[in-house]
Amino acid sequence: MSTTPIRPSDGELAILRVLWVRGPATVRDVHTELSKDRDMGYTTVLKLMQIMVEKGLLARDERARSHTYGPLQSEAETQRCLLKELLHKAFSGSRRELVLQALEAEPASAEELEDIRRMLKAAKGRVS
Amino acid sequence: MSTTPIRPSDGELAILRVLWVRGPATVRDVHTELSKDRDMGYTTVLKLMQIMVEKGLLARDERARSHTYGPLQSEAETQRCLLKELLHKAFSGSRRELVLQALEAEPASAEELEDIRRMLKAAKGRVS
DNA sequence: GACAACATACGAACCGGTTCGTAATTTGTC
DNA sequence: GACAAATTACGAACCGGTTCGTATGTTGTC
Repeated sequence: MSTTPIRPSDGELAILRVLWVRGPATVRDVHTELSKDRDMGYTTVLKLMQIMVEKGLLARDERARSHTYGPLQSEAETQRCLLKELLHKAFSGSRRELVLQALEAEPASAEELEDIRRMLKAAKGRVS
Repeated sequence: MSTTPIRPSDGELAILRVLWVRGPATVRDVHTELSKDRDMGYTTVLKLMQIMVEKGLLARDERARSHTYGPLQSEAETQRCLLKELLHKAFSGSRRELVLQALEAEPASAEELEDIRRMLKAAKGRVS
């Protein structure tokens, strides 16, 4: 991707999460999905998604009567963007501290730690 | 700590970071420190710190004419709080994914990975 | 074509966070 | 005591994000 990723707000992130799973979807689809958790009006979701198009977070296909919207940023890309922000705002850029606190935020199971360890090993092989 | 940690806003976090390093300090101290980066008025910092007292983020010592303020939450505690929030909002609770993207957000050096690996090993010994 | 159902568009209100101006108060100095 | 400097207190404006009501347009059915 050529442009730097856009940091979505909380509401926007909730919508993106639906679209990352479902792929392009209509406002109704997204609203139905989000209604399972929160309790929000249909036009609220609509408005939010319209704004997201303006911001360049979503692409809109207007060919059908019910427009379909698709994400313009990948999940991983967005996650890295948010993580990077938190890394600098709250951890003075220390990834070590961030990972440490991530593990201690909630008690980690042995499997989880093993899983992460394996992943770390793989990352090591990839170092420049 | 008995109460659940309070999630600070961005501005509040900037102030907390100063206090975590310096320990209890006056508004002037904090303002001077923050002015190195951002450009903000003295009363802006004052107001923010007053609100933080109301919220329970800071304790105020009014004995001296210049009140001194101290943090009521530890840095680690606050970091975990923010991390936990991001973990659920953007990673569906998967710490594995979070750590993975943390490593890929910016290229990691071999030392950094080794450092984290060591830390992970220590965490493993601590598992319940 | 009339009607119901559903879609988009958009303005308005609201909210938490941020910023700052100004007033009131205290302190130190001459 | 009078003045200048520093401090606290506080209201007001503003901003991005969120929520929703309402208007308007489209579609399908009888």
